[in-house]
Amino acid sequence: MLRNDYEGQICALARSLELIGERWTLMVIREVFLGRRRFGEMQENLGIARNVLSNRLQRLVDAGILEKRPYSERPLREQYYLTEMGLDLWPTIVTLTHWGDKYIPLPGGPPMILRHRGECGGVINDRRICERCGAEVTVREAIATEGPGLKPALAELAGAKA
Amino acid sequence: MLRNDYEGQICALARSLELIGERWTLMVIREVFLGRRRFGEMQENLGIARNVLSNRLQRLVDAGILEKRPYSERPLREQYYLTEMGLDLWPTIVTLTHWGDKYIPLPGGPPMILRHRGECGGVINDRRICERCGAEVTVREAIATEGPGLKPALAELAGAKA
DNA sequence: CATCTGGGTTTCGTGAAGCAACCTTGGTTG
DNA sequence: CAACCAAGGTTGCTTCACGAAACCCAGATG
Repeated sequence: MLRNDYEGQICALARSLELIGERWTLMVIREVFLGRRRFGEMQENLGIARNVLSNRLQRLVDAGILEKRPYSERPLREQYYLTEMGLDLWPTIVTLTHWGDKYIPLPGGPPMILRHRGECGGVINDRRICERCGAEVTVREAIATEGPGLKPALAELAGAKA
Repeated sequence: MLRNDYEGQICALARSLELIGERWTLMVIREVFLGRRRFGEMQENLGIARNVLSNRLQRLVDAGILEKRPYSERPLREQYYLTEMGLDLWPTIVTLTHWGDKYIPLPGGPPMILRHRGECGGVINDRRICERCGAEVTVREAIATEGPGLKPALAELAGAKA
């Protein structure tokens, strides 16, 4: 059998990757962080195969990372929410995103910048500390804002399609 | 073609995952962090198929995350080292490891604990800050030490084999 | 000269990813 | 009340990557 586990490894990294290390899984979690909670929405945004998305969502719900709640009975319509366990993946996503922006940069700069929500609005660094006020920022205190690299990247994407 | 890329995504997370998101890749990088630099060593430790390990190492070298240097000419023997780009993945590994220890704990506690190297010896938290002296710790100032969960986990592993 | 060691590559079977088509439940429209 | 639409999947098929084992090659070792 082809496995998604790392048998014989004791390290916590291996145990983490057994849950979120599969292709697409972290991207799906990012979608939920960005507020895209519906199946079709995620599918369209990611360009993921529907059966694979279905599989990933199911695994994430089983693992306790996502939770499925209806936003409408009759017709039954479901949405996926992050549990505490899922919200706690935010640091991982922040760190990886910073790494990507540093070493695989877009020509125009980062497409997204995390900021301290509300009054402060300071930039959040890869230790999740606000560069302006020094606060240790949590998920709920952060907000994703558009960075300088987004528009150029979108333009190029549109150009490549034509 | 089956891809390891996430076409059409602009986010840095996607770009990061294109480099280190494949199965085994992060585990290989962890091996190098732990000082296991030789092909056979990693292969044995991870229980990864040799062709897959070969593929991952090659990709990581191509991406600029690892560097291959001989530690002996005649006979030619190679070792893999982390570049700056590779060393900068340390925050990601730290964060994911903390997450795993929190949400998928071993009965005896974490098998490994990161500490501030040298005099201080304080525990490093998931913001890479030393809990004793408050320093912002970098890779080179950190050291992996045995945690309380290692021995029980090893014992159980040996028991499961018998 | 046979064997061993390190560091791979080759071959081959199985299973996951990708894609398209289909299904189900319940609106909505003419 | 028939036809159609939308959301949220599932099914079937093809292709490709993973896993295991065998093989290869250069140089050391007995």
